[in-house]
Amino acid sequence: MDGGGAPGGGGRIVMHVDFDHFYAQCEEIRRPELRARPTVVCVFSGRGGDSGAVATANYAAREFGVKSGMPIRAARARLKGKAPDAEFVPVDFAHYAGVSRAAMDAMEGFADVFEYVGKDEAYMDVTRRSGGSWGAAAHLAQQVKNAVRDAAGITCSAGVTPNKLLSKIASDYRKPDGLTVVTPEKVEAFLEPLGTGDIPGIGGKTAARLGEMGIRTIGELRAADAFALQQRFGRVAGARMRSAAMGLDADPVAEREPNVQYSRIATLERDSADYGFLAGSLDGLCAGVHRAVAADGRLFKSVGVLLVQADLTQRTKSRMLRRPTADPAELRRSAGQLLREALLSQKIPVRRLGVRVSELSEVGGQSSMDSFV
DNA sequence: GGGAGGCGTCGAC
DNA sequence: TTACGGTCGACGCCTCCC
Repeated sequence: MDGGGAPGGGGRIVMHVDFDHFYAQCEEIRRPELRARPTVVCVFSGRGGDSGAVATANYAAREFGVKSGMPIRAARARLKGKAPDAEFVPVDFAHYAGVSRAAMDAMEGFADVFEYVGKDEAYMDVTRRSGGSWGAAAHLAQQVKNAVRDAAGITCSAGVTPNKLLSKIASDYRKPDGLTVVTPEKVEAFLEPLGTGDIPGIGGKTAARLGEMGIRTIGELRAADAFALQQRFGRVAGARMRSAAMGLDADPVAEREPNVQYSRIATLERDSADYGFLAGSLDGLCAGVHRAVAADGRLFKSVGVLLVQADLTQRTKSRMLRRPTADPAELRRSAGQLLREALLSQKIPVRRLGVRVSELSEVGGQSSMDSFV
């Protein structure tokens, strides 16, 4: 082991870079006049009107309480009467992917090891580049921020700390356009006053459950009874929560394995529990999943369907196939069968339908998709 | 009783 | 007041098998 579990134990220096309200910034680049106006980037569901959810919002909109994940109608209600110049723009994932690529390309050269996490974030091990010096690492972080701005025109926030967990918390600490360095001896003081929700992996629901136990800050979490945490959250999650509160994380920065699953989900034109109606959407979803898997030259062995019910609760049904495959007909057949089975016990109409494949493997000896098409 | 693998659910971004 | 996307990863529980 590298001993990186202890803050500073292995002498690692890890940087996390996070693009500020990424989708909204991309829209601001295309239309600079949006910068000064509350701008809400929306995923419209296709049911017409304002049905859908907010993907992200710029800082002008956030000041009015608009947040990722909230219904578009709720966002409109927050802005109504207060921000007549607010803009609601539909997401354009293809465009954001291009901006992301430019920014990531600019960053990669600054790292010993580069770990792509998603369109708007990455980890970089910079231990060697910085010669183990925190001052040099801070300077490097500033260079990375400049490079991203020059290449893609966007601002980002960076955290420089002894491990991935702390870097992620640190990059979120000061936003937008922030740079937070936490040296090993400052870790405890840095974490102490933060809320438990500042720990990656602890979202609203888990933070609320911790709150019921009287635990609100990371300092309180560190002091909490380990047994009680494991009772409440399970053995693994409980233990991990507590070690996170101590700032421990041995997970190395490593190039990412390709995705472990592919899925497509869509909102139906209307709620329904009728197989004939749902099957109409299923083919398109299967085709979408298959395109993505085939483009990466991979095989899948598990197929699943996801049903989001009218009350927004979810049901899933999945199954292992006999052998890995890339056959679109087999995907359609399996998904159709799973959907039929699920509907046998369906009590609530379905609002959204999804298809997912996992248990992926590489196609032996070839990475091209030519053999599938 | 314990490990491995499969299924279903939760929840983060 | 309510309202409600798309995608991915992780973990708990169950079952099967030894």
